[in-house]
Amino acid sequence: MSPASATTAGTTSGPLVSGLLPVVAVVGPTGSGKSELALELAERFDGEAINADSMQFYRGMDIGTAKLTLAERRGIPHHLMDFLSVRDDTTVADFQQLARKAIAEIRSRGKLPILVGGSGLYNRAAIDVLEFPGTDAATRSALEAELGREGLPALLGRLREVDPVSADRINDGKRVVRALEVHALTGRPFSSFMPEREYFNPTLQIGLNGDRAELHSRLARRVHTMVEDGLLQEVESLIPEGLREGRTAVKALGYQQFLRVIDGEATVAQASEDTIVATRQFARRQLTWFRADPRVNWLDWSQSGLGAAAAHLVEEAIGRRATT
RNA sequence: GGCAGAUUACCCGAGUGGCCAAAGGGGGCUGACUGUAAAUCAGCUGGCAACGCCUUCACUGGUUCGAAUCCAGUAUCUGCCA
Repeated sequence: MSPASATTAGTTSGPLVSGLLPVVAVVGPTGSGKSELALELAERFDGEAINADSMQFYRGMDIGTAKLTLAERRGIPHHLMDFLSVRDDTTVADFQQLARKAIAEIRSRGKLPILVGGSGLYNRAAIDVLEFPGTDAATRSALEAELGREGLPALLGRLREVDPVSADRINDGKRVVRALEVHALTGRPFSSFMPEREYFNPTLQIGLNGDRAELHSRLARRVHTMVEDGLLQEVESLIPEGLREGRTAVKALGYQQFLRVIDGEATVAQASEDTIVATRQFARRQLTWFRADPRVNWLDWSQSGLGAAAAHLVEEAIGRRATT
């Protein structure tokens, strides 16, 4: 995507425009009730949901991603779900365009766009002014090979020469590779693509959180239910679809672990336990991501009148737009 | 009943006289995050008024300048013999 088109896309969630409905984003850790709350808001405000969960993109990954069934969606349109095969991959940059297009379309119908999903970066890509410099498979694989050969310190040293700002921030092999890739491709330091302001848009973000111990028991219960509902069979059925060949879908929680059961490397009980642990760790990372964003309005999932509290926030946001 | 062995922090597990609040891993917590993001990476993890102090290596007592490490007894567990 060129900088110019990024700017254009950015206007969909850019400065306040009178009469334009806000974008609502429901965020929070997995298992906190985002899907249900989004549904409630969609019904109350005549909205449509846009999936911002990177694993619900995949067709056939239903049980393990806790995807709402068609019936459970209660007639509310859900965009950006089930549009990829498990064999395929997508990227934040692609998602950004798709999500902004969906937002624009929903608005053009006079409906309220509601982003729902726990993928932090994907949410930001849809909502904020993020510009993703291009990528090149050959450049990247060459850099990855170098990383394997020479090690992280060596690549970091090279990055420091062309982009000291990034070199100071990064301590992660994958990120060093990306930063060097961007420099190789654009001739500009990766850090120069970072936004001047960290958080750009005043989009309404509603965060769901609650007691940690309760979250843990919810997640355990949820995984057990998934297993009872046939997670193993679902994983098995996706193998002919190319689950093992894909790069992203195979890494999904539950799928990763239950593939080991199919390979005879783990029992169902072990895989369940491993999935629960990994899900807990994922939920913590999600919380870390969303807590860092000062714009998130946090609500406790167990509070009475949760729907009403969220609705109140939405009303305020709509009111703000109307008077601008 | 007899013999042999085990008992270490939330869990597993190293340590067998001082360099031990005790390796390593798991778990947990915190944080980072711009094209794999349910991915990837980093820090912390006995307590505290914290460059020092206090309490820990099943329990009790002992040896020693000094013990998680040696000795004795007790408890629990494991294996072999009855």
